[in-house]
Amino acid sequence: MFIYQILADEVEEGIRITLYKAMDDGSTASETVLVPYTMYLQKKDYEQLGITSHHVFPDEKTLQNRFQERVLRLQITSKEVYEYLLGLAKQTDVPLYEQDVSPDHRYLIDNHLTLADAMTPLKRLYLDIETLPDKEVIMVSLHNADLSKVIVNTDKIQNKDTQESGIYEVIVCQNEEELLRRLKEEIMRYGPHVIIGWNVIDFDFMVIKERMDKYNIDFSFSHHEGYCHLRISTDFFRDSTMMCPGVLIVDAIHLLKTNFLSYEDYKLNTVSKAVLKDEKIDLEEEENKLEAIKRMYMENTRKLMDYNMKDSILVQKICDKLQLLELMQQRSIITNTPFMKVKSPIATLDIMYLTRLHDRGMVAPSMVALDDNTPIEGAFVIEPMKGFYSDVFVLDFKSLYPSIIMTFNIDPFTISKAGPIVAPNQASFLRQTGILPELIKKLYVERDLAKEAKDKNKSYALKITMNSFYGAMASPRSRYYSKSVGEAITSFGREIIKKAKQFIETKDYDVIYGDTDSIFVHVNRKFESLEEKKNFGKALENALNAFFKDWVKETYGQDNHLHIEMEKIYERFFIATKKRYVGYDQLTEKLQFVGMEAVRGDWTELAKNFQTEIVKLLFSGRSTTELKEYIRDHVDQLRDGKFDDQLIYKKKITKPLAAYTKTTPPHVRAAREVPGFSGRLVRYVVTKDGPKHESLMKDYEIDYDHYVEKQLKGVSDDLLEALNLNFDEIVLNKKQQSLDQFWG
DNA sequence: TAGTTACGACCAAATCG
DNA sequence: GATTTGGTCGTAA
Repeated sequence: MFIYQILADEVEEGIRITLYKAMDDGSTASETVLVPYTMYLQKKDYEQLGITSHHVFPDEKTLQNRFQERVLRLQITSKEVYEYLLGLAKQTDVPLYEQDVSPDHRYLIDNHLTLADAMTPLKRLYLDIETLPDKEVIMVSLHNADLSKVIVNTDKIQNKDTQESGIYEVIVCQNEEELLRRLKEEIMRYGPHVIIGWNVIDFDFMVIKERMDKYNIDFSFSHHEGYCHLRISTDFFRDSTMMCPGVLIVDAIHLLKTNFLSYEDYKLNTVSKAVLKDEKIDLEEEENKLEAIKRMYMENTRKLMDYNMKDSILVQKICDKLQLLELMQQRSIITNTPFMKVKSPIATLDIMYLTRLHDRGMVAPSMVALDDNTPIEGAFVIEPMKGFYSDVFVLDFKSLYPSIIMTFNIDPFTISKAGPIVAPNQASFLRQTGILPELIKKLYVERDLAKEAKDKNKSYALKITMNSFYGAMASPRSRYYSKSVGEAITSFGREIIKKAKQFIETKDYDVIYGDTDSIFVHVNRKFESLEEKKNFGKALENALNAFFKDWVKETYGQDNHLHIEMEKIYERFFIATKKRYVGYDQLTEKLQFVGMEAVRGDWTELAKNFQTEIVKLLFSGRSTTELKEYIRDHVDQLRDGKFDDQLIYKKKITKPLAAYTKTTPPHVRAAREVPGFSGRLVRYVVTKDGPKHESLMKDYEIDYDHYVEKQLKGVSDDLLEALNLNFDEIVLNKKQQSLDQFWG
């Protein structure tokens, strides 16, 4: 059993809570209970207010705030009385506790409700629609392990080649209204727990709602009581959401992003190629996709149906391959947070923390808006010793911040004026294990078990969860935000990385770089084999771990949870600046670019390819002559128009076009010249008339000088400089040579 | 109905001399 | 005209 949705509905007598459960036999069960409104306040305040109402029931349970003052829970069976008391508390400045906790979370916490007793599979349905340019719905595919159906509206087509394909069932409708009714019927008959699609809320359901409204069809997809709400975000920053009783509506794109899976872009085609490597995909990039669909619909309906079904199948395959639903479910179970809220670290931390706080007989304060907006000082980045190296060992602290929290018992309730554990920022903490350290320890144990059981998904879910705690605590929107607690964590982080650097330096090796939780150690010594390097790295790792264990024990009297591991052996390595380096890692046998242009989406393919090639040449020990030739040749080819398909800049606009008032960056300029520009990504080229959007570039001449100077030179300068070479000289030299030839 | 800070690169706008 | 400042984006961790 897995509770995948909790809805709360405020009524006069209390709050109606409905739990939607996915059962082991694939069915759905829902359960509705009426619970009273709740309010937490100090006993003395309750007595002073002299509340007398037959709708108010003080709880017997003994609770206290962090100052050991007695706190009561009131259960209130009338909305009117509840609202009156809220007003009264505000008027009289009586502090309420946890007042901002939403009713569904309140119910979870107060009733010790566990969301799951197993990883019960969610019944899913993949959906994709096709429309005409005027948004008329012409086709819908529904797909999952049990069924495959295409519903088609044959209203406008002569060619009615829609017979069964064997792969999917075809449902023929005479018009759009019939199609929409049939769609609803099919969804409700199947009764999925979750409907998934690509951009499914902002596109598919938005169109479906629009069209259903037109025909007065009730926009609802479940047998459960209540309405479906579709909130399309007009706000540039926020995502749209859709809420439906008993059915989760999930956008696969959000699933990817929420689980930190990132791709070049989020077109279905791009992600399919990246995830399903061997999958053949033939979705042509059309100038005008909507017109192309219309043509295909008119001329070859079957082909469009195949295409329509394929999209649903691709989304299914991506979700299956990456186990996205299972990952979310794991995260939901681990954090005991309703599925759709798992993506919010603040929400998950709050639920986990409050549950344990109440177990300890305590309550937390309500959220307050803070006036202090100065940011928490973050991590330390070691100034790099720029240049080329051989044999660089990278050692990383594993889950540094969670391990700091455990080691130094950092917690919003263990911080204390004169605690024995003093952080570098002077915040001090008690030794009695705090809730957060305890929670992380428990998750660590679970993660070890998951690893042992080879449950990668669960292990990853636990990692995401643990790593989210610091972010959640360091946000002023979190109940647990405290600048000194946050800075206790980061100041320990800075201290630890500096200590690690010092330790390595006492062994006479160079720490050439480091960022937050890593150190890059250069060892100027000859190694006979990779084996020898591994042993060496391992020895460094052991020495560091032993050092930190002692340091923690001696300086803080605590058990150590810090742990460093050798992560990489770069046979060849180049560091350009902080956060920008490239190395050939012998452990993965891969060339890894970090932060450099080659891995940035806002550089042209031209520049990225060029940088990659230059690094390969340099790392493979080619001669300077060969390198210079390559560069000159590349410049020539560029000017000859050989790379005209690699000149597109891609940059996102992050706010409405009209909001760029202080400056006009090139991508904004290019986008403004496109009538009715929509979307966020601007694709443009630099022409002799300045930046021009891809769609308008035909009429302009490419500015090759710009590309030589800004892209080719731009991405190779750091590398060449380290070799005492100079891009301009190399390229000019060429001119010199050709002049020599001319005169020769 | 909102996880954090650190950092570098580009380019337009502002400022300096 | 040269140099500095600051807006903007994408990235590392």
